[in-house]
Amino acid sequence: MGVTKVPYTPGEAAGRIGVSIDTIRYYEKIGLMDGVQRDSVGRRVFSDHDLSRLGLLRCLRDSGMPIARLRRFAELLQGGDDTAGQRTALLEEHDREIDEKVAQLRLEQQRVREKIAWYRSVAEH
Amino acid sequence: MGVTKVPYTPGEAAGRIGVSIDTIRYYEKIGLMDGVQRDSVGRRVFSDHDLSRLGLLRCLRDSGMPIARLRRFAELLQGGDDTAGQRTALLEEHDREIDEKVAQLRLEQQRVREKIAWYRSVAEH
DNA sequence: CTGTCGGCTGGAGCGCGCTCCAGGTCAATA
DNA sequence: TATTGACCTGGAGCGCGCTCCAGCCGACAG
Repeated sequence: MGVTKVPYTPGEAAGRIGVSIDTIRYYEKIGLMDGVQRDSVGRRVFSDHDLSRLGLLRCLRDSGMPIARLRRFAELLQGGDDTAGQRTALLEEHDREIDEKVAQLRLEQQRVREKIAWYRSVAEH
Repeated sequence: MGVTKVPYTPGEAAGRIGVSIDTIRYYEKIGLMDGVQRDSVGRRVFSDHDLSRLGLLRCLRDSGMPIARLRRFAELLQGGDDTAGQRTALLEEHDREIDEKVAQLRLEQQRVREKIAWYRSVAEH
């Protein structure tokens, strides 16, 4: 059975999620990561829960959600169980936005491929 | 048979491609749109060729190509027929990058959907 | 003849999302 | 004991891709 290491240092957290410590601090500053514990000398101590929260935020960010929206989502997370519906709604909308972005990229890709094909047809005289 | 209107004012060009005039001027400034003609009092006159060039640049930009790379492409366009191979190669690489971006977005979307499913499963007790 | 409009230039400014820095505290190591 | 290293804070700075601005010009409408 795997041992679950509960607390993580900022460096470990950053390494596991794949962000810089500066980014973590920035996220805390702007209210995306409220409630992270501190040790006796003021250093952050990340729980597994904090890590998965950070990971989800990063995933949303990486898939194009702007910080303002991320803040809204983080607020809902703080807001307890009765915000679950709103959290779901927000994620569903993001899901649709990803679909749209992919569709748009595919259209643009289509055009790029047409241009490639055209260059090829010109090349072969 | 459709009449092809050859010259376009900056405003028309902007409207057709869906960018602002400022963006057009910016693109010219940084070397993406060399060779656009001017009328007797210095106003830009866009040909159909200019328009399609601008449209392609925008398409590349919208699909995530950074300005530096766009500059490289624009250079190749200026470089005449013997750069066709390099242009094709550049577009092919961009095509692959779009594939990668889409794949990445789909992974992130997967995770978002798992989270939605999780919220749902919690909601129904 | 006088607006108003669309365009021109060079250069400043902006919004986003970090990223870096100075100056400090503590713990463990040589 | 001295040094190193990880972390802390507040705040400045940055890279990207535009976007806006002041001040100007020339054409055309009323």
